[in-house]
Amino acid sequence: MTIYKPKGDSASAMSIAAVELDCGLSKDTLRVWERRYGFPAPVRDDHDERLYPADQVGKLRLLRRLIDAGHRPGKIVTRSLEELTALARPVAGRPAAMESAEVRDVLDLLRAHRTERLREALAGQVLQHGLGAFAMEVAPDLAKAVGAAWSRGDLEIHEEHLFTEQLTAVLRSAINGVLNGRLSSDPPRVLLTTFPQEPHALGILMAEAVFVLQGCPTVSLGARVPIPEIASAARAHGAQIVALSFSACMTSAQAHGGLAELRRTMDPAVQIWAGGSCPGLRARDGVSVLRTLVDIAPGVLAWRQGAHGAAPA
Amino acid sequence: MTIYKPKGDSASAMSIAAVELDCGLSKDTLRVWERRYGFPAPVRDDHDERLYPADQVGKLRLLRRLIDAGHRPGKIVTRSLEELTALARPVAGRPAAMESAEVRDVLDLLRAHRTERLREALAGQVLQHGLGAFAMEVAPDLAKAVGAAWSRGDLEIHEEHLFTEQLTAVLRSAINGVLNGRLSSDPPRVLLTTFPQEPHALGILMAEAVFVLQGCPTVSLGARVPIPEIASAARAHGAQIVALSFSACMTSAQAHGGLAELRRTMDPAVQIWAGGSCPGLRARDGVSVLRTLVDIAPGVLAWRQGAHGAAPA
DNA sequence: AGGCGTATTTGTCCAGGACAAACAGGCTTT
DNA sequence: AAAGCCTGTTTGTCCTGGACAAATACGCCT
Repeated sequence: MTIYKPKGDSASAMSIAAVELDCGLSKDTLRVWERRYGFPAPVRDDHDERLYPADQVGKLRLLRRLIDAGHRPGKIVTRSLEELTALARPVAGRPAAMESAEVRDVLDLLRAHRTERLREALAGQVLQHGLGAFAMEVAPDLAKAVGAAWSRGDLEIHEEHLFTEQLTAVLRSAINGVLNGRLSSDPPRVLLTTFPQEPHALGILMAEAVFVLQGCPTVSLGARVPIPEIASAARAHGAQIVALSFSACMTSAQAHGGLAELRRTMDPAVQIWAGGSCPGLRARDGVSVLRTLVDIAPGVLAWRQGAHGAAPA
Repeated sequence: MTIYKPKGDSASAMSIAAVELDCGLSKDTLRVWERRYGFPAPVRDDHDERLYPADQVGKLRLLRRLIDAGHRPGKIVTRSLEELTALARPVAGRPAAMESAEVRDVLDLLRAHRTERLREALAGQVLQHGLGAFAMEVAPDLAKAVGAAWSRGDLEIHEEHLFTEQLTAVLRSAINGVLNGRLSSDPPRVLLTTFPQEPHALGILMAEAVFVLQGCPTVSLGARVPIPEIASAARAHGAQIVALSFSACMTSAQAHGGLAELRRTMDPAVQIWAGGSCPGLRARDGVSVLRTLVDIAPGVLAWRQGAHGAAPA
């Protein structure tokens, strides 16, 4: 777990481990691309270890974005930087057309780095729509628009981080407000978390807002929790529902493998609800898939009406 | 980035990629341990790929903990599970003795999974001590105690996650309260974040509380931000200080390499303040190291008195 | 005790071969 | 036209076994 040669001093060239972390391409992938396509073509240090110049790392970052957006590596790895940036752009037109004024406002504030105004705008939207509608409809739209803008190069990574932070702060504030004001809560008790491969915590935060509004006691473990720990936590808290969020950065194999293992190791009476934008997320026996956050409320209602074994949707 | 064989169905055995994520030991390390020490000894599937049984994964998790605590792999890898658990225990006595009553209360609530009471206890401590003292003294003590309890096996991983979540919620609430109530803010503008290898966001959240109380405008990007993005964000937001947090899970090589690169690529007028419990974190030219959060206030004062180039501490 | 040189430990890197899952494209069927 | 099936290609991950540098431990001298 130690990186021996960060070589930050040696003018802007990175070790293979540093590139793996920076671009999210595994060492194996970096080596096999070099072997197959001739790119990247890192220089070597005294001890024949790869050193990636900054411009190649930049191109690798762009390639990663394009591949996440659906391009195939073999078709684009060898192309020039100009062709690639051109490739990243044209998608811009379509989704922008159907963006609401609210979404456009938020994107503009993000690009202008008006942090305080962004906070106020988000907080204002919560007040205007109510926490429920905000969490179920506005926030997911915003997240999707920000993700799309990022993947077409319209938004910097740090701007996306800033958005996540601000939305998290606003949502948490609102949830706390509801919690502090309420007198009691009724089952089902809900445990919220994500699998170790899933770093995004926004999904479970939005879901938590909806569950809290339904009067459910919630326990959030945050993101990246090992599966045995999820099972153990569900037992410890006496949860009746375990809610999991899956974003596009998880593969369907990871999701289904994890869900199967969790189902196997947990009391069958505990329901598993899965949601999110992970492609190929399908319901299996003992696992319910909720297409959107709007499906949570009827699900809770069904649970309370005694159909504890039955899955929603 | 795809995991092909989670094999969650095949009774609780994990692929090498899953074990890497779960235990934090790289594939290379797992293979070299097997070659050198004969442990782990995974079975093989049809295609000769390693499959780690659940009990071996459990032992690997324990080994990782012991190594983080200072043991050497070669001395402990081949020992039995009983010897290892015995090895993990004896550290328990000392730190427990100097725990304050408040810390003990929080640990007890955590172990009892009294989520709501934990929230209330933390929120109560904020009111009692004030946000400043809570963020600078109480919260770091709590975090340290929880980390120690976890590393001696006294606390489950999911209990540590729960603690982090609750403390995050309480701190964020309090920060929001201060922000909503204040009329203006004065430079320096502070950008808070962590390097890509550092997943813990509690450090920057505690620091944000202190900076906000000093009247500084703050921008938090959350954890795990690539270094070029940090530089770019600092420029975009016109930050005068970039504050970074380093926990024990970063190596000093990672920290210093990253700090050197950040310093190289950023306007020299922007100060870099680094803090946290990462061993071997040292001040270099252009980088200040703050031993504790208490050092922030005098640092801000010094900055405002015009010593913009001078480093605190 | 404390500083220093040597020996051992340990994690990461390398090459190049192999294979299964994911994908694209052409075909047939409803 | 949409949905299903087959086939060839693309692509990421895993394998083995060798090598070496950084980190650590140990013995020696002051």
